[in-house]
Amino acid sequence: MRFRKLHYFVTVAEELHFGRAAARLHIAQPPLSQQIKAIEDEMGAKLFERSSQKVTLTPAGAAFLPQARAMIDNWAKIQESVRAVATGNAGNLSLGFVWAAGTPHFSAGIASFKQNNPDITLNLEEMTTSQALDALQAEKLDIAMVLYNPLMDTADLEHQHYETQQHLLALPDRHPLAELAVVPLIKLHQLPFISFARQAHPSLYDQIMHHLHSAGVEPNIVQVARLTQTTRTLVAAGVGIALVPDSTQFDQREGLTFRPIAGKLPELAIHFMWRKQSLSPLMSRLIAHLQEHGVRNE
Amino acid sequence: MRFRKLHYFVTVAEELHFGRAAARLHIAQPPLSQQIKAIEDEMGAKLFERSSQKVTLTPAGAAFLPQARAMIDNWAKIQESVRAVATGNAGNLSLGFVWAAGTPHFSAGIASFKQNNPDITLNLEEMTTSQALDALQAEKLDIAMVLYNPLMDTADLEHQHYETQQHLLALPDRHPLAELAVVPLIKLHQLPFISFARQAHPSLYDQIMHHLHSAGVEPNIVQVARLTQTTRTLVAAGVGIALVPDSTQFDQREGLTFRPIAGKLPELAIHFMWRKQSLSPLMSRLIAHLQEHGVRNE
DNA sequence: GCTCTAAGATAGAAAAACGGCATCTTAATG
DNA sequence: CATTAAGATGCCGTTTTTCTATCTTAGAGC
Repeated sequence: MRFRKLHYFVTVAEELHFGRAAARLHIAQPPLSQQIKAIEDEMGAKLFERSSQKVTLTPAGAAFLPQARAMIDNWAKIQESVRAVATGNAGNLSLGFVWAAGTPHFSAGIASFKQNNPDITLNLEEMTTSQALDALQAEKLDIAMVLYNPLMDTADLEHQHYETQQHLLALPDRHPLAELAVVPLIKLHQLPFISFARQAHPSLYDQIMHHLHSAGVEPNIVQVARLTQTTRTLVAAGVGIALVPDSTQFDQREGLTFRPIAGKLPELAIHFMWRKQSLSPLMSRLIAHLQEHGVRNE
Repeated sequence: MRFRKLHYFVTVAEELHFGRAAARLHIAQPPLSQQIKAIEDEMGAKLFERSSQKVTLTPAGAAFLPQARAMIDNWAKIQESVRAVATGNAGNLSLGFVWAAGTPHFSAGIASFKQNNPDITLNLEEMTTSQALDALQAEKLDIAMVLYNPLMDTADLEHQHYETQQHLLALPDRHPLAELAVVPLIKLHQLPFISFARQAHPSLYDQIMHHLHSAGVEPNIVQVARLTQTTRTLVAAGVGIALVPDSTQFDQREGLTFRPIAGKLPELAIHFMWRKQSLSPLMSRLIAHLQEHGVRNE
């Protein structure tokens, strides 16, 4: 059964006249008669009563008509929705991002993307770099926004730069170092540090440690915090100081002060990452949108 | 687009392997590849990613799959339901019947028909003979059960006998005639009568009057009642006496007595009637059922 | 690096489905 | 009884579908 045949049936049912129906369908009358007969054979039911006078629907035909119409409409809707997914105008997209990416301009970019693309469902999830890369491999995620460095294992993955952040020093308000406008790296020696777990962003962790050691700084890690929120709380409480991405300063908090650092520390390069071959139009659209509307106005 | 192609697509999506899918579909692999390509062209979207290693669904294909399945299922259901209507196993049937047909055995026949044919919706309506014939012509009714006589205008209609009833005399309990086991017709002369309106069953009315006149009885019609229920109430109240179909006696009522009549009165022939050419399997089935299960056990 | 293998794509021919034209059949009309 | 209207039928060419045979590509193994 072809959809075209359903259309033939519906048209004959509407006209109740084979000649006129054939004209509307731009075919000749004989093939139309034949196709209707073929439909009747396939359905196993006579759909029309014909006489040389008039054509009428049988009860079976009357029962079929609304269903045939629904079928045709439904098919049109299906085609439309599949095309929408193919062109990236509709669909689902899972995005995992590290905390540092969660800046106000990022949120604004996501919000305007949702507004411009109401038929796209975004699943956003904050996670660590390693969690995000695992989720990508497991196809739980379409795009990851992670802390990138060239040494990471990126077989089968592609990436694109989003933004680069610097490290800031997070201090309790009354910390002595807060009196300096810029804090030299060496001043951090032996001070109590609050750090993220190495396993969360291993290569970043190692890089930071490498830079600190190079500058002669031996941090005294007093607490490991899994969530950045925890880090902020602990710093504000005076438990220690911490190196944080500069996006952190956008979230104001009582008792917290941020200071730039003089000295060499790794940059925080936030990249989009995705599986090779998996870059759909929808993903390209989101990435392009964030590049355009989701970066800091400098 | 053919339904078969949808099946092709679904099978490839299930197997994610053209060769196995082709085997399941009992076709060779090349035509399957071609048909899938044709579907992709028609949808305007790539549905599969193919490599010599593995086949995967694109997002568009994944969006299409459940809809294609639903389409196929729906089509099967439609075919089934249309066939059911064609064979008379499902559908709607409007039946109009005169009051006299509404006997206990008729009700029992309808009830058992409904039980045996749960997918058939019966629309039952009590009406007069002339209303029923008009409704038949106007195609508001499929079958009418009316008081038939050979003189009525039955062009374009066919009919079949259902049952024949006799007239009974309906009397108030304490009426003098109630003392007779059988009432001779002549005793009705000049007595106060309650009658139905002539327009309701014109030919029956005329026949009754003809018979009464022939027997020398001149009825004194004191009231015309449109509903038989009204007739019963008026007779019970002592307003007059009435000639009623013998089915009436099945409805017991305080204060009402029925007596057979000795003398010639027209028989009440209840016939099925329907438009020529409109006798569907469903209608035949109902008529046959009522003939078998809906007649008086004598 | 070369061969083998698995799996999808392509080419060309045969079969089936579809559509067009001419003609037939039927029934109502005057 | 001829005419007309409308659906059915027969036959033929075109398009679509399917088949067989072959090609192409990318891993796997030596």
